[in-house]
Amino acid sequence: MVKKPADPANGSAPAARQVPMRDFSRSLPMSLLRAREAVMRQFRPSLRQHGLTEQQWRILRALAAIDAVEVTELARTAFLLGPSLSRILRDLEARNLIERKTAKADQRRSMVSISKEGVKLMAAVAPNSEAIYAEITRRFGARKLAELQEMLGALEQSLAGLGSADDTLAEG
Amino acid sequence: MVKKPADPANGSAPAARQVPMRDFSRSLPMSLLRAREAVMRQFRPSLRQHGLTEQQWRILRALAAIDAVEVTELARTAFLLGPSLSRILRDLEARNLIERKTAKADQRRSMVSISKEGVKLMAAVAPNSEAIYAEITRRFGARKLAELQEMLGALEQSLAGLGSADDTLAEG
DNA sequence: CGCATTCATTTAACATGTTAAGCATCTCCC
DNA sequence: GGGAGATGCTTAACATGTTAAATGAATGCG
Repeated sequence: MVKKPADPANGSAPAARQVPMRDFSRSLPMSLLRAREAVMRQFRPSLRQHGLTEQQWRILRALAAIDAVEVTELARTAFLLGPSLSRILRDLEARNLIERKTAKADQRRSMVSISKEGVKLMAAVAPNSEAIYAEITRRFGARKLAELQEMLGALEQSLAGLGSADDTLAEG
Repeated sequence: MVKKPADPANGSAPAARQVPMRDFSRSLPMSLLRAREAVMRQFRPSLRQHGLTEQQWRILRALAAIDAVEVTELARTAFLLGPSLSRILRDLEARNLIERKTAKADQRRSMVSISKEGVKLMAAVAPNSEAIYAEITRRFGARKLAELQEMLGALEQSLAGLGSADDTLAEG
């Protein structure tokens, strides 16, 4: 893994190393990104076989646990931004995997629920998905997995309410 | 924050809970996603002030540590897929933040390096970025942070070479 | 040498992330 | 009860993720 010195034939190599920073590849965001990718890489092929993306699967899973939710709460649950969710719901509805009806009390609100077809699709995907998750758990260790999730939750807590309010130092 | 029970005025709520699965919000992918988002939320405003996205910043950081790299190796370092990197390099080059020249020995290869302007921009952003990272470290704890990164690395290792080769069980 | 194969990079096409606007609808308060 | 502002959702616009295909250049082999 040792980088060999640059080929001198290059002539005038542009300057570098002029801005000292932590080793890039070991930053927390990168670690989290790589770890998540390593995990998702396991699931994507199975989902793809059923014509589902990761986000569409998240939505179906969130819907499977309840009768109906408003779009905004679904966004929170599935951890998607409004615009993304809006597009995906449009597509899922076109595929008859979900149903929508405007709430009676408040015409602005739209109640989303999973359809029978959606349930069937979930039933087809879930076993595979659970098996993959089980294999991951087996490889990494159930105890370590629980520990990791605890630390991730603690990290979230540590940062809760840091940059959420209007950044008071970025306005001037 | 306690959710109130669904309004019974809804009438015939579509069936749910028909596909038993783990609690969705506690899955490993979701934990990783939320944790990473909590971290990146801290950095994005600062980067945005300098007209940089998270990925563009990753590329500049990767380039700052070396004289020049091939596109493919840069993709590995910055953890970006080829097509994404290709687009971003085009834009960064148009903004004169990077430079490119085709390698002499192999006309297919393109050597990418950071420009003087790129270095200047990095010098402007880096202090802020480091300060944010320091604050995150302070809040979460340096020791816990190191532990977390170790676990994330171990997770990656656990899954290395699982779904990377052509999935032998998805072909048939 | 000629040509099929491989390789590095880019382009294309579609899905999502992200921020800002738009559009209804609802709430509140005068 | 009417208009200002808040709220729920969608659309728009641009950047990236993701897979497949295209392009151009190097390589291997007959």
